[in-house]
Formats: sequence, C-alpha cells, structure tokens
Amino acid sequence: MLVQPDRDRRAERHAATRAEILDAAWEQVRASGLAALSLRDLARSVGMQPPSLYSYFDSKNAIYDAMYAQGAQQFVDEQSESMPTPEDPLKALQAGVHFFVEFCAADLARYQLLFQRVIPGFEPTPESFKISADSLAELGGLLARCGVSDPKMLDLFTALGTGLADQQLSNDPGGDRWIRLIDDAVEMFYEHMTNKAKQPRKGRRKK
Amino acid sequence: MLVQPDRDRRAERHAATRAEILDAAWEQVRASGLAALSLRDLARSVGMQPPSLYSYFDSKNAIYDAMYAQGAQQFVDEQSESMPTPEDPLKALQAGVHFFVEFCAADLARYQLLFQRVIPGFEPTPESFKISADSLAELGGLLARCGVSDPKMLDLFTALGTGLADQQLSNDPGGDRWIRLIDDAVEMFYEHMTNKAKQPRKGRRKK
DNA sequence: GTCTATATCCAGATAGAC
DNA sequence: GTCTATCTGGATATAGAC
Repeated sequence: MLVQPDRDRRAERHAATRAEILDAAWEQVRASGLAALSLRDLARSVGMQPPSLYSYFDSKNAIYDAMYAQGAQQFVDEQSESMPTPEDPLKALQAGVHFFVEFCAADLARYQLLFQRVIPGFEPTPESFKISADSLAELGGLLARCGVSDPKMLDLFTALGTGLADQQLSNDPGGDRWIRLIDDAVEMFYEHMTNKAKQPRKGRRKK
Repeated sequence: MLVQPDRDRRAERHAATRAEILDAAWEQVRASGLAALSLRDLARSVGMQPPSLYSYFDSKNAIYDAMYAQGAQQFVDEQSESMPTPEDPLKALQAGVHFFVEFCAADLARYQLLFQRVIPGFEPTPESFKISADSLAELGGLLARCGVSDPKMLDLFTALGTGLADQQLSNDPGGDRWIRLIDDAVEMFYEHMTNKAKQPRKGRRKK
C-alpha cells in the first residue's frame, strides 16, 4: 500500500498560499475600497495568473467570505484579549464601546465588510454571521447585570455604539474626534438607563 | 437673422428624458443595490441602446452625481416642509432626528448614496455636498439656542442620529424598531447636554 | 494538483454613420 | 440624438500541459 508522505506539506502549502492571497486582498481593499477588489490585480500581486486563484477560492464571493470570517475572528480574539470586563458596569460598558469603535476605526474596509452591506451579491455564511449575534447576547447579559432587562435599552446602546463608529469613520478617518466622546456618551446612556429602571413610568418628571 | 423656434422644446425634451433616466436608475438601485447600477439595463429600461445614455450623462458617475443632487434636494425640501421648528428645544431636536431617521429609512439606496461612501470611484460635487454642511450648521444654531456651544455636543448628537438611522436600516428595514426609540434617545441627550452646560467641570458628582 | 492558455460573457466607454 | 460597431478590461469557466 502506498503512503502519501507529502500530503501534509501540500495542505500546509495550500493553506499558506490561501493566507497570502487573503493578505493581498486586504491590502487591495484598504487601498482601493472594498467593492473595488479585482481578481486580476489580486492574482498579479501574489505572482499568479488570475485563473490560478480558483485553485484556492471557488469565486470572488468566496474570497469575500473568507475575509469576512477572518475579520469576525479578529473581532472575537481582540475582544477577549483586550477586554478585562471590570466589575464596575459603567466602566465595562465604556470599555466595550471603546473596543468596538476602535476596532471599526482601525480598518474602514473591514468595517464595511463586517457591519455594512456594501457588496451587492454577497452575504456572509451563517456561521460567520453568528459571531455578531453572540457578542450582542453577551452585551445583553451585561445590561441585565445592571438590572436592565428592557430590550429597548439594548437597541439604544447599539445605536449609540454604531453611531459613534460611523461618524468616526465617515468624518474623521484616522483621527479620534468621536472616540474621545465615548466615555461621556456611555455615561449619558448609563445614567439614562438606570434612571429609567428606577422610574419605568411613561410620565416624565422634572429634575 | 435666423431664429431657433424649437430650442426650448428641445431643452425641455432633453430635461424630460434625463429625468426619465434618473427615475429608472432609482428604480434599479432600489431593486438591486446601489452599486449594481448597470448602464445596459438602465438603457433597456428606457428603450434605448446603451451608448445613447451618453447624450444625457457623460459617464456612469455623472448619473450617480445627478442622483446625489436629487437626493440632497429632496432632503432640503422635505426638511423645510415637514419641520415646523417648535419653540420647545427638546421637541425641536426630536422632530429633527425623526425627520432624519425616517428620511434615511425611506430609501436604503438613497441613504447609501448620500451618507455613506459605497461607490468606489464616486465623490459628489462640492455644491451637492454643501447641503449636509448647511443642515449641520442649522443644527448647531439650535443647540446654541439651548445655551450649548460645546462642539462636542454637536458631534455626540450627530452620532446618535446616524446610529439610530444605521441600526434601523441595517437590522429592521421597513420597520420602526429604532424609530420608536428616537424621542427617548433625544430626551436622554437633552438632559445630558443641559446638565453638562450647568456643570462644565471634569469631575463628576453623584446624583 | 497546479499551472498556462484560452474562451465566453458582461461591463463602461468611444467613433462614426445616419 | 440615436444608432451600429467596436475597444478595453474584468469575471467566470474550461482545456490541456507538466
């Protein structure tokens, strides 16, 4: 019976080439925009002819999907390593938004791929998409530990976070104009949330 | 001397055809996504051959630019007709965010064209872009009338508005899940803003 | 298995006849 | 102004060399 001694080496080489292609793809979309990814340029940048890419990815959307999975994995990894989840719930929320906005601000193309729907025919695989749902559930748990179970508060919080990220990226890319507002913004939300939890009535009263 | 009796009629017809093309373009991007605009399909939908479009627009980006100008004009028109600017500054801010979010939510393609940068090679003309700057200045005036001159508050307010719009479009298109949060969100902001105006110190005190 | 070469189709854009 | 014909280039897929 024949053994196949080079099988692992081939698989390793294949994976390494895939990674190299993905790296080049990220470089290209960062330089030219997410939607401007071109298989010709991509192949040339890794020293291949365009059709050779099809040995590594079934289609252009498969490349987008692999990039999506990479970005989502980066989100999970960096979140778990950079977020100590402090005891103080306010500080925990502030840290969470800091992480989120700075993660988004670090790479516009990644932000568009992960959090916006910019590529017409592209939808991420369900397993990649599941990551955002998991992160959101984690956030809901944190709010619940603050005594808040109202899902509206969760929605308001996500709106605040995405708004800060969106403005930072749209109007001050590379800067920190909205990043500097995060602590204040989360404090605003936190006080509002705890007040509402104490006074769940519709009628508002003057301070 | 020769007169040119049909000149107005030609110009009218030209403008009418341009408008017809733009209407068809909006229809196409609403159906297939902003970036999926195809000159072939567009030409066919108005009964032309593709090159004939170039009698009306210099390029595909010129079509995007005309659409941008249309959308920006709609924003100005609807804003001035639907916003009575009430005396109560809180109500005025709420009305402003309501208008903004619902304007965005009414048309995803228009939102992407006006407020996000989805088309790689496309930048709007400066005159079209000026509209958003004007609206922002108007908003700054309203905050100033509330006794707030801190530009950070303006930035925070725009982040809140765009965050609500973004979440509404991304996660509940066609619904009102984040629209229903607007009044509460603006109230949260308003109380925070007026508190900060009274206590502009860095150190925070317990309530 | 991976490559080169090639074929097909569709995109935006231009030239020139009428 | 509209057409036909055509150019350039990208995306996808297949054939065949090695």
